[in-house]
Amino acid sequence: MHIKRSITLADVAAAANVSKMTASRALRGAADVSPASRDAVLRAARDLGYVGNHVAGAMSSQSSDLIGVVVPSLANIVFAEVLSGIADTLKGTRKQAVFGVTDYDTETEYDVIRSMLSWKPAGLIVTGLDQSADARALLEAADLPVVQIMDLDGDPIDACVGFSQVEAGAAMARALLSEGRTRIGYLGCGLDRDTRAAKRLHGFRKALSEAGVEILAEGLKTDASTMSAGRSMTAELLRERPDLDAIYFSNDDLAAGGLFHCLAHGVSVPSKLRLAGFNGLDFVESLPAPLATTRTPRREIGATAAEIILQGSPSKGEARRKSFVPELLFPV
Amino acid sequence: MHIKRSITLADVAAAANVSKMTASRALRGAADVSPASRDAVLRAARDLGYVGNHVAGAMSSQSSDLIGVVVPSLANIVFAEVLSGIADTLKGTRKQAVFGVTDYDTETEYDVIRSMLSWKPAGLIVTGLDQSADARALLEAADLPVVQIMDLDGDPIDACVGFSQVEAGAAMARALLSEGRTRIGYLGCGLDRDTRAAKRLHGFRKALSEAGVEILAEGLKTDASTMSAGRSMTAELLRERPDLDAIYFSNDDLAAGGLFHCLAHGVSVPSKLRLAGFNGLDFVESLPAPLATTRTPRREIGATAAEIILQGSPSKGEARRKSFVPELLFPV
DNA sequence: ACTGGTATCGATACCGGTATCGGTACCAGT
DNA sequence: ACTGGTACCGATACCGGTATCGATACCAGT
Repeated sequence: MHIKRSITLADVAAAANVSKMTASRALRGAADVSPASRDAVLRAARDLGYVGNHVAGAMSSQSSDLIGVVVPSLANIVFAEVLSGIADTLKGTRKQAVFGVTDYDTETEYDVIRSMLSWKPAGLIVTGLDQSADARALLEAADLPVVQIMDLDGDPIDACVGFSQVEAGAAMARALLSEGRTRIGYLGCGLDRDTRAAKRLHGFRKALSEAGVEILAEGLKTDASTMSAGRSMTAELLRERPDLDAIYFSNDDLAAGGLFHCLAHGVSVPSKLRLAGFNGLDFVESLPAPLATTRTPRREIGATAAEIILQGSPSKGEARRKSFVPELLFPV
Repeated sequence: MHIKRSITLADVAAAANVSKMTASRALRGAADVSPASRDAVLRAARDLGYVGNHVAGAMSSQSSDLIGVVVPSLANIVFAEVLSGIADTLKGTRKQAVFGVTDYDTETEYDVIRSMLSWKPAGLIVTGLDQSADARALLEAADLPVVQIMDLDGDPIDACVGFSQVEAGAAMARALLSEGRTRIGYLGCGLDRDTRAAKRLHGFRKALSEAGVEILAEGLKTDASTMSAGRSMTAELLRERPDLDAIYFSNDDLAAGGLFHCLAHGVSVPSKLRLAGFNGLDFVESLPAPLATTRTPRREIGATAAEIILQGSPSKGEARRKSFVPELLFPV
């Protein structure tokens, strides 16, 4: 028994009685092919079950149609939606997304970026502006479009699509203040690694202190941000400071957990205690009591980043910065 | 100004005073390299900032270390967690995941699979057992490990990791019956495209009818499965049949929406009305009232599928079928 | 007939790695 | 000295496409 050799372009060309070159052009829909040849090639390809070989194509043309996407986590719906937005934009184009997960770890991020670069992708989408110096150098040296997403507070490498995390935190602080809340707590998870959550807290704290208000109590954990974590952290915080009239959480999952604690213990939300999360996940509006939050345009950010990559060659130097303003949701 | 040419293996080899071949071996950690040469190569690579070129490598070795993953959606956390499990297993290996989203559309699925195959991946992970005949033919012809995940009810192409959706539905039916529920409703979204949800309903209905019970009322939508959809569908169903004592939803998101409706309208859960979802998402246990559900081992399935791919060459013929039994969560 | 232009096509030379296989150097055993 | 084995290394031939550029055919205009 002989080894099954897969069908190559040469086979298709032979079957269609044209050269490899003409077959290649026909299959890519390029110009300079007569209708007759094109039909012959397409028919031959179909008959033979030719699937093509992107590897060889990328090799030869010195450019692949892969787009690398680097996200910190997929345990949370937020980045899944970013990917989803990217996939939407890429659908119908020849481009294909490759993803890597960093687990919020800078070294892993470096490795992932390096590995992606060695696929010579058409572009790279990475989360945040705070890569390690090494990773940054890698991206700057690589001659391809790089889009950093989800953040604006910093110095982008190339293009940048996101919103100001600092300002988002500040906006929530101002909303709480203007509602008359002054005994404010904070609960967050993983701020040591999630620099964007840390930036929100920074903005939040700053805006409070401009009004002469301080955070009365806070709880920080390094665990994953889950509803159950939020529930237990809230229980603990309220035991310590039952007089709080608002809690800001590092995201909606924690906040929803907090809400469930309150529902189960008769703490009325929002009249006695205002809970505020972050992200504006879909489920928030279905919760039995209102949660304040900031709706982040995740899908749009993903889609926009992908569009920038599709535009192709980095018109380097020209600032390419798409700034979104997240919507504050503050239901009464 | 000259075009910036990127550093190639030849450059590294020259700098280290060895042949390309030795440099290649050293960088891949292969055998047959003296420590002296290895060091020289590694140093040269570091000094020059060599990043490697997977495209050329894959081309030459006729096999890439990409793993294609085809999922129906990323709008839901379920498949994001599958990806997350895959990424976990792949971490530390050379393999890299590429994903494609089908939007539950069979034709899109075909295109995505085709596009993935042309990257000559080391393996493919696809969701479900119900691909189109064309897609199936493509996968059978391709000589690589294929793992179908999330389902067991059908005829796998190669390997298969999942659980029986039919049985999962039946198990929930039996649990409801043994609790004495007989006035049962069903609410689902997208069953026309999501064949696994349809299989659950099938098993559910079958187990009920074996006990002489029929579904009294049902609501089907083609929308996305969201909490808000679940909330409104539940409202509608209960308006029509206020006497129901249980509702089975096609997933947890819908069920949670249903729960929120009940909380807001004073329907006591679970004493008057039992709500049952599917997936066992993390947030379920934090909800203010108990939701029955079936915990699916999503992360484990992803991880196991990736392991099968890592094992490499398909020992074709030998049935490779990993069967999980999802855990029924039926809190009182 | 000659020139110039357009449409179509193919030969060739790569792209940047790796598989393969044969070579060299060196050592131990007889 | 000779043989056999091991460790290390490199020349060569690809892998399967595409960029490039020149060739050919054919037609219109002069």
